[in-house]
Amino acid sequence: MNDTKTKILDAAEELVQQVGPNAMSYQQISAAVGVRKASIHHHFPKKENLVEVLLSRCHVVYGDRYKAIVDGTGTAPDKLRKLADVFAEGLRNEQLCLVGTISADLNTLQQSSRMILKTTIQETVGIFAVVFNQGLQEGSLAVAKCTEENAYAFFSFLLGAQISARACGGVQSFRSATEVIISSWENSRC
Amino acid sequence: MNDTKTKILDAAEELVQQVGPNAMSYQQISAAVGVRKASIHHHFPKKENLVEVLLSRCHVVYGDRYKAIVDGTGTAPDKLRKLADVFAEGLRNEQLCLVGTISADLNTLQQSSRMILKTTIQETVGIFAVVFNQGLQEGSLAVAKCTEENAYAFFSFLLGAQISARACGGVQSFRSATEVIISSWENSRC
DNA sequence: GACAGCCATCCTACTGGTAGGTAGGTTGGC
DNA sequence: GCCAACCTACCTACCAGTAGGATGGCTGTC
Repeated sequence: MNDTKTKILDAAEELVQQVGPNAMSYQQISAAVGVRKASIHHHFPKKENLVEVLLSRCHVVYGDRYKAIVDGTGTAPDKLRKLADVFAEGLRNEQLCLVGTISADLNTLQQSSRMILKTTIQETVGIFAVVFNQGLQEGSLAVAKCTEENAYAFFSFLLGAQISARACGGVQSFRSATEVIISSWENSRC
Repeated sequence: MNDTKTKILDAAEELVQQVGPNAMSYQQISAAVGVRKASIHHHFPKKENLVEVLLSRCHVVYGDRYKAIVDGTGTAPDKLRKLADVFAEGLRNEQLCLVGTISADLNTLQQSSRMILKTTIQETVGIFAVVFNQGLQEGSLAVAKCTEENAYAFFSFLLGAQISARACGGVQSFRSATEVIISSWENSRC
């Protein structure tokens, strides 16, 4: 992968996380990277291309991060907290998860981008579900048997908590809300 | 309140719920309402004015709806389900809660708009918290004593679930995720 | 090794379209 | 007579995207 191409993607990713895909412009990327706007069009002819590549990259990078947590050591509740930490991290720079910002602008997206987004969410939920399976097996989580639904609910919560925390309450509120959700699943309290 | 002014607000609200405040334009409102763009500027000189009035109206209207549910009859879990129904309703037309879409575009907002948004979230969470208090008193909810944190977590979840459901899964996924969260708080399962 | 051709990269300069916003005029009810 | 409501016509700024030229490294050929 070309160096400039990567720089463009990095700058675009940061912008999208800050202001969303619609408010992000090639002009801003141009200023951030230090190449002309036309050069960005050379690498990503249409903005939709850029957003799609961004989504795909995010799909791989964060998929691996989540998998590393899921396949690592620790109890299921520990792993849920580690997954939440990934979202708390971005929040420190007032940035949202790529999937979150792009989903918020869903109705302005191309059909192809929506499909990639959908797949990304489905696979992320699939990875998260492994933790709930572990929680059921080791008895650390008191959740319903359909672990996919729990994983989907947890992922949805993380998206929303990031958005509301940025608008009101910050990282502290995000953490306490996360603790509320995870502890309600923990078996110890029963 | 003037008739045209209300029509403008209604059209703007629908557009914001569909595509967010940034992608919503005076041109689109003009087409929807049937008045010229300049006339919209007559009622709302700057776009930020419009967004702020929209937020304030949403604050009042939905505040009343939430209060009606909270002050009504039923157990705490019932009321949480009714609150979730309000969010499920908008989702049927691929529309998000105003607070959700506007929060997603937070970094492109004026400081004054952010303050209104923050207040709206805080007061909404305050209303939601009453349900958790009820749940503690009647013993129907097994939650930590800080009901504000639970209410904040629940509100955050609803925002996120609406966004992810629109992108992936639809109303059905929204409902099952909501059930996962509420039932994890219900005391009956312990 | 020298040279010719090629293509990716990046540039300047531009287009058409749309955004938010303004100036100033007309109308009609109080 | 006045003012709110609404209009036409316009402005500047910015957007995504394009045309076409310069550069420079890589490759095949002699």
